[in-house]
Amino acid sequence: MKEFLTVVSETMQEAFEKAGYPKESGRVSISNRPDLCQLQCNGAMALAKQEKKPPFEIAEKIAQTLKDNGGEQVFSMIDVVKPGFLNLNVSQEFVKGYLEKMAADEKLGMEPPEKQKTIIVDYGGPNVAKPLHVGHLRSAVIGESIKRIARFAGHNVTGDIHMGDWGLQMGLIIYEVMQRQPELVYFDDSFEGEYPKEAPFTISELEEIYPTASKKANPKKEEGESDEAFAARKEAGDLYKAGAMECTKKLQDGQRGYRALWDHIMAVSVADMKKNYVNLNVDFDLWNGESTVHDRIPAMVKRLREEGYAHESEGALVIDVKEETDTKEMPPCMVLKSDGASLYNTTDLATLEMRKEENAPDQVIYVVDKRQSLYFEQIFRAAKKSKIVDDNTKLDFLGFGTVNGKDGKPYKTRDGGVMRLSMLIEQIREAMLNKILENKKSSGAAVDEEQAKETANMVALAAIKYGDLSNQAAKDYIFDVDRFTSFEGDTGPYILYTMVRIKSILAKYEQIGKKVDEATLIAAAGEEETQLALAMTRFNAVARTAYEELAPHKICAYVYELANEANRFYHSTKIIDESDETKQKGYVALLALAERIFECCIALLGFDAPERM
RNA sequence: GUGUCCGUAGCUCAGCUGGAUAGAGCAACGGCCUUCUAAGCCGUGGGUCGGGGGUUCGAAUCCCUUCGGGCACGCCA
Repeated sequence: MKEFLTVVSETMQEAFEKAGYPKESGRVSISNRPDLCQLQCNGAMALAKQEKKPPFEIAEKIAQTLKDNGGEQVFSMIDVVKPGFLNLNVSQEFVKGYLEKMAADEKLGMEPPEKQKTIIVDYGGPNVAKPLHVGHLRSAVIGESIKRIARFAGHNVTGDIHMGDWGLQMGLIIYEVMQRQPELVYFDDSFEGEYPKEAPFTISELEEIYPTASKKANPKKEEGESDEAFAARKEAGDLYKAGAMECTKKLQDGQRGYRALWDHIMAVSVADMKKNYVNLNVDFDLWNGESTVHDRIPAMVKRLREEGYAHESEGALVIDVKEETDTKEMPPCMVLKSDGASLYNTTDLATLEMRKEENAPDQVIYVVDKRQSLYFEQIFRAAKKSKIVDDNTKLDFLGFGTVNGKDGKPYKTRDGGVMRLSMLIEQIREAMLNKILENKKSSGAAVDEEQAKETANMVALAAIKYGDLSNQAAKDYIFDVDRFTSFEGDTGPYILYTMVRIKSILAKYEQIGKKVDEATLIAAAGEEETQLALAMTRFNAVARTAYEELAPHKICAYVYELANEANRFYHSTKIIDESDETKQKGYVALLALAERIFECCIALLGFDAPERM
């Protein structure tokens, strides 16, 4: 279904053409002076120079042509103002007609794509055995929303968490476990039986093992530590690291016991991750990682060498990605380290190769920290140059900014530690629950603890996700717990509150024995309904823009505006007490459709609304 | 040094394919609950859009320059 502004613009463009002007100039846009008009067209002013006529004259001619050609069926006001603005209002009948078509469409007017694309969203996922922290919030939340938006736009989308599960970190863990429990069968080379099903560690132990190992391998000089003492620790660290690297190598070479231990690490870690992601209402179609492509690396590297894409440089294997037009330094993309080991680049390239074979994606979107932008530019260029992906495969880097605390520095716990994702979620949930219980108490309603908790979790999720998504992804943003838990103004809870109010009105309407029927819209007469109705017509255009620009924050901005209009509307208009049946039906139909749009928007953002709050 | 992003109200942010009087939220102040949930609604105050040039009938928006800040720049991911 054509977008509202497109339909309106077509009417205007026809008038431009009939009046003898280029139709491209007849584009109609939302008015930025809502006190004067709903829509505007500035085409006449742009034409003034080439036509060598005063813009006002051009505008008047167009306005007349428009009126002569039945434009008044679409526009209830066609005004020519000062320099040459065409100020417009749309007729209520026309708006009503558009909304009726929206209501009849399952996808609320969202146009299907010309060609369905296969898209992969790569979340540049978390490292296993490390607790998820705030940094992982953005990738998950933004990626989930992008995935949903692209699916809604009609595309075939696969989300891949893409864990860091293969490098030195795994060797470090194995080595540390070996230090602690050398008696475990995993380290007995002569063992040929079946390995235990139970992991020799819990998730919380695992989360402690890795940082401990990492610290041992890379000691930092402590305050007051003598040079000699530090040197000794450093020496021990180098030895430790060598041990860990050997473990890494053995693991990658497929040593049975190490692989079994690795399986345990993965199982324990993934189970914990899943728990966190379920709490965030985020899921992945693929739980691939760096290990997934390990086996295809040799063949890929061989090809890159043989076909001359890669060459030795300073001992390492690299692909040159510098281009003539570059004004900046562009280091080559390293494929193998000088010791012959693979690295992140290697697995990323191999993953693209695998995806080409398995999914043949038209587009791959990487939702990762924006600091990796140069890195991904190298990867993209290397992949195209070496034909790992086709020229027409779109590779997108959707970099996001840092989550900061109130001080503008990366978000930390009060004592300066890393803020765990689970802690952060818990914080908001608790604040939320308190607020709900408070409200219930003051209204004297009965409190169902379980229900309250469930509602609290839903609202908390909306608060977190909306708080994140309403900022442009690429910007750093400040995660202010006080602000996020106060839930006033432009927040997720405000959106949910609006929806709950609407649901409540619709429920009341049915309680008095009437039926909600979306199709019985009436041409809106009142100011508030018109504003709401107009906002509703913009839905499909917003969804399209959000998809094209990979910009969930545009959905937020829209749904916030819609919530404002909805609040204004039901605040000024009594619906259940309305005695005029036709009017009442129309109001209810408008709200029912609005509710569907709300539901759709928050689904695109990745959260749900409760029935009550 | 090279590149890149950013600088808009006291604070947090929209607006940036050029349009009329630069918008929200928070904070401040003033109204509105016997009536569909006050997590709300209505209103007031608050800005030389970092500075300076330029292009244009018209610039927060485009170009140049300058100041200030973040980030990244071959064997980490």
